[in-house]
Amino acid sequence: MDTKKPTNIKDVARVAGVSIATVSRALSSPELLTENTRETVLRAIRDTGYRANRSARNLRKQSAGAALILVPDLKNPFFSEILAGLNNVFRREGLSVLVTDTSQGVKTHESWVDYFLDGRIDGMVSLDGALSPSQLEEFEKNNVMDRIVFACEWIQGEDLPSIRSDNAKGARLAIRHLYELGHRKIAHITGPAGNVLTEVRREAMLAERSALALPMKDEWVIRGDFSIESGTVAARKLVEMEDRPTAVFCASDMIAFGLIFELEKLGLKVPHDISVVGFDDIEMAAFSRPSLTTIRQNRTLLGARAAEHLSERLLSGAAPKDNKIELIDVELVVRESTAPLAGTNA
Amino acid sequence: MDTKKPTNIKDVARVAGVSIATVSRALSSPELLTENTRETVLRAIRDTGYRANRSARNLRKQSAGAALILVPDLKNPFFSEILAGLNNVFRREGLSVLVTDTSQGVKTHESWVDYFLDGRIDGMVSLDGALSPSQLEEFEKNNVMDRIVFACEWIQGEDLPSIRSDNAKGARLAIRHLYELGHRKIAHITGPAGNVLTEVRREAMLAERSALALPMKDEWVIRGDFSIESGTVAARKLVEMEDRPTAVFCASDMIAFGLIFELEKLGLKVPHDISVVGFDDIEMAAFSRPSLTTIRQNRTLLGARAAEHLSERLLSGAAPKDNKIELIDVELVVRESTAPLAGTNA
DNA sequence: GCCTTGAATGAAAACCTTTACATGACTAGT
DNA sequence: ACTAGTCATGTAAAGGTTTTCATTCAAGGC
Repeated sequence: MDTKKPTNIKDVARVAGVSIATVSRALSSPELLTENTRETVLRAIRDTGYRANRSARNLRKQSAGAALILVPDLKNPFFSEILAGLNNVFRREGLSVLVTDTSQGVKTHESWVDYFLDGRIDGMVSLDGALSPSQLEEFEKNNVMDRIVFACEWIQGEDLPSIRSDNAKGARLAIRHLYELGHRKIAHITGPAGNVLTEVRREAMLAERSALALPMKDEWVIRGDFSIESGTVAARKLVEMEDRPTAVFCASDMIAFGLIFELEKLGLKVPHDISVVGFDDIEMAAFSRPSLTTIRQNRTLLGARAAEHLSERLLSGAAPKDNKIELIDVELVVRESTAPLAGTNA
Repeated sequence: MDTKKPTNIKDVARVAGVSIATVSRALSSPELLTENTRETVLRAIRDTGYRANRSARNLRKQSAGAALILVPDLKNPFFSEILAGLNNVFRREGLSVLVTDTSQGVKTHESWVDYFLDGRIDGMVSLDGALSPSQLEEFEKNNVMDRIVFACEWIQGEDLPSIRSDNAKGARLAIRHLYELGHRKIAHITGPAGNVLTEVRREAMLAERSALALPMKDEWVIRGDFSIESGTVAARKLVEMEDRPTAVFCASDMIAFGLIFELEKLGLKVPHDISVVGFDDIEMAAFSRPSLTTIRQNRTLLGARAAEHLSERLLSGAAPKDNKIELIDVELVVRESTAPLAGTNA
């Protein structure tokens, strides 16, 4: 109770009247012991309040019992639900969860590979698809690539395991929904340049527009960055167009909120004058005015699957060559921000 | 590069032509070494790509170089900004950050004290003020109380270090703001029962109302739970009151969003018919329609201060007996959801 | 020129496990 | 009755640091 040293395996062995090896076995492979000794040891463990020291175990077993989650920006609530999914599974698997934020890593020249090299982690889940090439090179050079899984975002061109939403389907669903409401002139507000999600959603949107033989105009694809602010900026661009779209597909719900906010400020009503579709289905989407039609991503599941994938890899040693990429289904959620094209506006 | 064993301190010693003790010193207390040997060793470290093994270090030093953050509900984006603040500071201090979610802990009978006992962490920051008494008892019994800091929430009655927003001031500011706009009949939607924040904000609100000699009615204090849904429920209760308040102070922004959403559905305009003040100032508050007058909590700072407090404790061994409680200032942010009391509505 | 002092370095213990190997006892097959 | 084999347990090495203590060496005081 006091400032005494914590009990270690030797203490337990003494109390139980066995060797330390037997104590260790009682915990790690109880089937090797006689029921009798096992009981004795377990009772001794309970009585002494023994907790096996992780550092010693990790040192001996050359493992860490932990995984690192790389989050592009911890402040951004979008990631918290994925984090929850990851955490649940890792906890179930008995792995500790380390978290860090990559947003300042580039500045501070931090190297995530250190977490592997100094034995703090066994594996890593990156929610960041924009790791610098030098970081990647370090991973490669130190042979840890097979203990990394990407979730949500991923790295274009690299053949790395990745769990992601079916972004292309989401974009198609959005465009098709607007099409079925009668819209033909459909704009798109993208995410930040260089982001994989930005590219995939934009490409799929373009493909679907042309599949439906919809009119295209370059100015109808507006560069954004997933943020509310970029939605407001896009709104101002939209209203100034002489050939104004009647509907907008936004690459994130946040963009959609900013867009609607600013459009209404500028005198345009959503969905009466213009329909808006978001992407993500964050909680607020159901409670904004108007509530937001959007593409739902199952972020908890996404996190959970990524964690399961990594756990599997870590336990089975080798990497399963198949199913490197797993798509999580998305769905269209129709709410108030989209409406049939008004005859007057055609 | 291949599947070779990683270089350890012995390898470096051999390359540098010194003892392993010297290598260790080159990293931990370089001032003890001759400039000459120090250079030699550091070069050898660079050449071999040596990274000191954390498990071994932790085992020897009987520390973990890590802190655990206990989050009540990882899904809730409210906490992500605090997490960001915590992470920044801990990273600067060279501590790894573990995260876990307490929402299922009670069910699974997990015991957070294990993280201390098996040497995974040196300290802990709890964002959860509702730890079960049995958990607390375990902390107490195992003498780890002096390595725990509470952030945001805390435990009423226990004398534990805690960094928190000035919730009372926030409530006072909200009430006074409404008062100055001419409102007299002010309702309050609380957080969940048993939550410390709920109690403090409610008490301060009651005190301020009576200090201003405002009329009070029991039904004007509506039980909520910080969620959007509870705001919508409260809205329905509000509209049915025969003596209806002209303003509402909500214990969270989420409640306020739900409230406004449902009020407008029921035909009441905010702020024309009823003024609404939130609490938190989450990002959406500035971009909702109407934008939300609210109490801003500096969550990043709150997290940062909590991390600094804990780091200090861990380094200096002893706990500073003073400044156990640190209040983070809050401020009123006036936006569109509050307006002077209309004469017609008085 | 000897003794003291101090600084730089090395040797070895300690931190606590896990596990390969050794040992001993008991069973069963011949 | 002896051997082979199995099973439960013990012994000891290994894992990679940090740090105490001992040693060596040089310089400075007398």
